[in-house]
Amino acid sequence: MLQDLNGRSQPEYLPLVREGGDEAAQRGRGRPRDEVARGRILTAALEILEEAGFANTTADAIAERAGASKATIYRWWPNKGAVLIEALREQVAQETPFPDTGDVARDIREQLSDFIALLTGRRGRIFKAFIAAAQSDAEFADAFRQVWIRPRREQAQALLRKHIVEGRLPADTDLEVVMDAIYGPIYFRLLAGHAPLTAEFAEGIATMALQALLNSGV
Amino acid sequence: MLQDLNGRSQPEYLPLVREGGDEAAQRGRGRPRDEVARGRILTAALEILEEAGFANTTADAIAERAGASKATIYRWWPNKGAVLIEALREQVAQETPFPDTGDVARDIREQLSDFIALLTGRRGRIFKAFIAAAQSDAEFADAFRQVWIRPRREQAQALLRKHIVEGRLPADTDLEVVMDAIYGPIYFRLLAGHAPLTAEFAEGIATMALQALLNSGV
DNA sequence: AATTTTCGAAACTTATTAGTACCGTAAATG
DNA sequence: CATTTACGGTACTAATAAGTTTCGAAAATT
Repeated sequence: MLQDLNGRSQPEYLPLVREGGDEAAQRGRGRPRDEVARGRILTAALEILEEAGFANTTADAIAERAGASKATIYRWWPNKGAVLIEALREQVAQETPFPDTGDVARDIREQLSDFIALLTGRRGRIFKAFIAAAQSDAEFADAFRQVWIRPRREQAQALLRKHIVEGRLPADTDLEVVMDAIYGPIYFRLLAGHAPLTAEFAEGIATMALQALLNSGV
Repeated sequence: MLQDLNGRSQPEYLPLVREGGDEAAQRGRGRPRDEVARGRILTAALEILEEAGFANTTADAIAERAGASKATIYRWWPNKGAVLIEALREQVAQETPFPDTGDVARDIREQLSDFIALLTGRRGRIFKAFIAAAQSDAEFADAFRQVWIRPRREQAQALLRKHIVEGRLPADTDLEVVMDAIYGPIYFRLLAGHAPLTAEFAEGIATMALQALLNSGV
């Protein structure tokens, strides 16, 4: 089984949310942090990652594009990786949730075609870069799973679980396997690049999964 | 399969094998290349890649473990990547081909459980490292596809095509999609690491694929 | 024996980049 | 206005690693 569920999602270096309305007292006396610059840094990091890949996403390049100082970056993040992880988190937070159509086939088809649309857009390179980096950096691997993979899977599983409860899918459906069966092939083409990520491909994978799901118990 | 039964996949800059028994004329005058050292270098490269990942597979580390000189490496390979690609090629050439059981279900189940056994062994890290490197290096991406992905897929497809011809699978089966449907989920778990690569997982994916394949046209 | 080519070892050059330190200035508080 | 903290810019340090060169010795040919 999985060794997830151990919580621990927040990196320690992020300021924890503090209660109370007295922001001034929290900020202390001096010049406050430039939140606009923070946004520019995160945006620049992700843009460079998209355009030039992980190896070329240097601290200098981020600073230059953001119109910020490298010192500002290291003032707020402990290292370069932390910038990219936080940038990914903000990017993921803007993703729209899955539609709930009430129909198993439509749910799965829409999930996969939406996902392919996401990956073939500019942001596909972000996921490629993160998965690549995760292979040699455990911190990236954890972050990618916690920030992207796990929430996405839980959301998708929740939808399918509803179909199980309401009797449209067999009770013994193994949702973990189903998740990998429908998303794994798409990630595989993204990463190996041996064949294109087309709508037809998404449709083929969805059809196979649906045939397996709907014909199994009966 | 690879085209390495005769010329043993020599890089172009090496003198091609010429016919005739006159080996002396081929070699020229000086000390001949140390083929044993060549083997040690390739083995060392792959071992370090397995143990320490791509980032730590440095030219110095390879030379040290091989008991060779870095100058010898660069005497025969244009760069570090070429060493790793040739090492992968030799490794792949030693893989045993798929068994042909004559039964669709057994064929697919054995392919997947063999593949998981391969990936969970020492060599799983090799594939992880290559796919990761491929994301930022087009040369690696091409090499990985040509040396590993493509031959493997063609071999697996050939087996399934036989089942189509002999009527055990529908004639309109899209083998490209099927390949990704059964191998994609395994690569996905290997690379994302969100769940373990177990025999049960292979069995679940195989079962789903078989239900889709065998229940489709009918 | 003379010549040619390779070998291992090690020093070396060159390039890149993460992260730090310092500057004068800007924006906040008290 | 004095103090505090953050800012952009830039120079700097330190570490790493790819690839080259040099050297004396080894293994081959002629």
